[in-house]
Amino acid sequence: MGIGNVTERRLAPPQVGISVVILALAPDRGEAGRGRLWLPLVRRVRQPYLGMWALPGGGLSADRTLESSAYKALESTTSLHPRYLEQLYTFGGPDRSRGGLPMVSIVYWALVGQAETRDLAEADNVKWFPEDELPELAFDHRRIIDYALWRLRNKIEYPDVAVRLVGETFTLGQLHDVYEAITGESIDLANFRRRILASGQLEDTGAKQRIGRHRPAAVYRYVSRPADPDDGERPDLWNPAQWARSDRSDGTTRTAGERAGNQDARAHADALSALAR
Amino acid sequence: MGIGNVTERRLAPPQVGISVVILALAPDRGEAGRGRLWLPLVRRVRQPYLGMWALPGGGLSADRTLESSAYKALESTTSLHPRYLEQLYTFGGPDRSRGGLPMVSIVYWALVGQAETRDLAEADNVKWFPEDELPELAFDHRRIIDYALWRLRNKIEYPDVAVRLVGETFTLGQLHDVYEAITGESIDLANFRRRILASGQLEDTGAKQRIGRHRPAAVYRYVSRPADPDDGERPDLWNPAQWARSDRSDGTTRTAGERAGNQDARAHADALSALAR
DNA sequence: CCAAAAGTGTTACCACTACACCCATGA
DNA sequence: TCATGGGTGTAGTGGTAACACTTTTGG
Repeated sequence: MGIGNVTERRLAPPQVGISVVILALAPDRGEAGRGRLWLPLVRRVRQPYLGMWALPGGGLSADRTLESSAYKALESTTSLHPRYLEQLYTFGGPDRSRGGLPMVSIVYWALVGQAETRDLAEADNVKWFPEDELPELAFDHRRIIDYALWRLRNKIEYPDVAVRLVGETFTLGQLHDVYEAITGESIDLANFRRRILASGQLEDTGAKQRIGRHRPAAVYRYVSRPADPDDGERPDLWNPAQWARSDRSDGTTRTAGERAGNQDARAHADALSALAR
Repeated sequence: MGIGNVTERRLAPPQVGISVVILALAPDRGEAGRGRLWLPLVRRVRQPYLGMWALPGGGLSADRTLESSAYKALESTTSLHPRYLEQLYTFGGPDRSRGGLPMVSIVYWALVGQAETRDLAEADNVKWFPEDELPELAFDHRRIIDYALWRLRNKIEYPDVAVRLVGETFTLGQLHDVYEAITGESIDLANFRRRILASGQLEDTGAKQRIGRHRPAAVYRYVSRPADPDDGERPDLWNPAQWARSDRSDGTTRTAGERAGNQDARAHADALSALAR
């Protein structure tokens, strides 16, 4: 691709790997503690950083997409099958290079539901850690995790993200707990319920679930496609036709928040300005 | 790029490059045509795709950050100095690999103001193209550009992005035109004015500028830091301390838009689901 | 005075917050 | 019956869209 446009270049090829930050909620919901976020780490069996904990990862292969490379790396190191996997950022730079070789990590982040959590066979070299009690980490993986958590907290506004952290089905109370766990704020349950239902992304399964000894709650399921015929396809990174100018066919109006900007956008912009003169 | 034979393919490191999508407004504002977006391309001087147009790009070096590699690649191919540079996405996958080698492109996108536009010495092998009249492009650069444009249109809600496309100083009318050019929608000027001023990101320079033969307009400047002492530092990708949970110290409440999610988040999520089962 | 862009005021609407309230259930 | 979480109603608030309106300039 862009390589070869520049005549002067004759550099040693960089080392490239894929790493994944997997996030999940603590398995239990209940009295004990509000759910914390946990993530699995693997112990390094090679130099450098031998014996230290690191993000699961792997290499690229020519016949896979980056996503499926990430997926496979995850599977082969932890047996987990995330339902949400998104490219987070690509890290590089002088502080990462070893022996004059640029070291590049393409980092994905993944969310797994509580049910899938069991898939992870904890072993000597794979272990869950709570987000706020991480061991010392290899490379700059600590920084990467912090960034992933920050992204999660700034992205939690989108219903689909939170939904991946609970199971396939869930009550609004459970989902509410997830939101509170992630944002760290307390959220009015009544308003939360209305908002989330109004988004049209949830579907009542008809089932009821009794959590404690109280009134049973309705069980919902996430539906990505609300029964809303007139809003166009959402863009798909692999389907360029969908990136065409859309004109908001869903008829919604833009609100202040959309315009004011989320931290996400700012972080990158500011990061640049701090650096590129 | 027929590097590597079949046997070494498995172990051969992937080829990694950096490419940049640079966006700018057409130099003229006036009656003629509403500003369109233009971008510079460079003509390839090597196989493959020899003679075709491609995104400016270059390689990585071990002693630079990815951003500064992008910045430098841009400078050396086009002499442009963008004031906005942000990592867009990293592309890879089987459709990109050549000769069994994974080919990865870390793509940045950049915005340059109309003033800086002159820095680009148009030559045989560097040329501006309007966004909607692109030539046939090398590799999958067309797709990348489409993605960058889509990102731009979905990020234009943030005042800082639009501001990079006009000059250092500008009238509200000019800024308004930029918004309309990018979104393709017509925006009520009166409301636009109020919103943008209310954001606190603009500062009246005191100067007046007469565009046509009409009433002169106030000239504004973008200020990233509103005189607003109690809202914390914005996160900086290179300063992990700032990723800490922030609790919205600026006292604003979240609005529907922030919660409902922008297309940005959806695109990635949907892309994944379309792929990773 | 006219045309055209700059800039202001006014109203109606709608999403959201806060909080009071009712419902269903097991003990 | 009580306690507890599930679930609903409703008044008030604040941001914004729509659009009418005033101001300033050159011709």
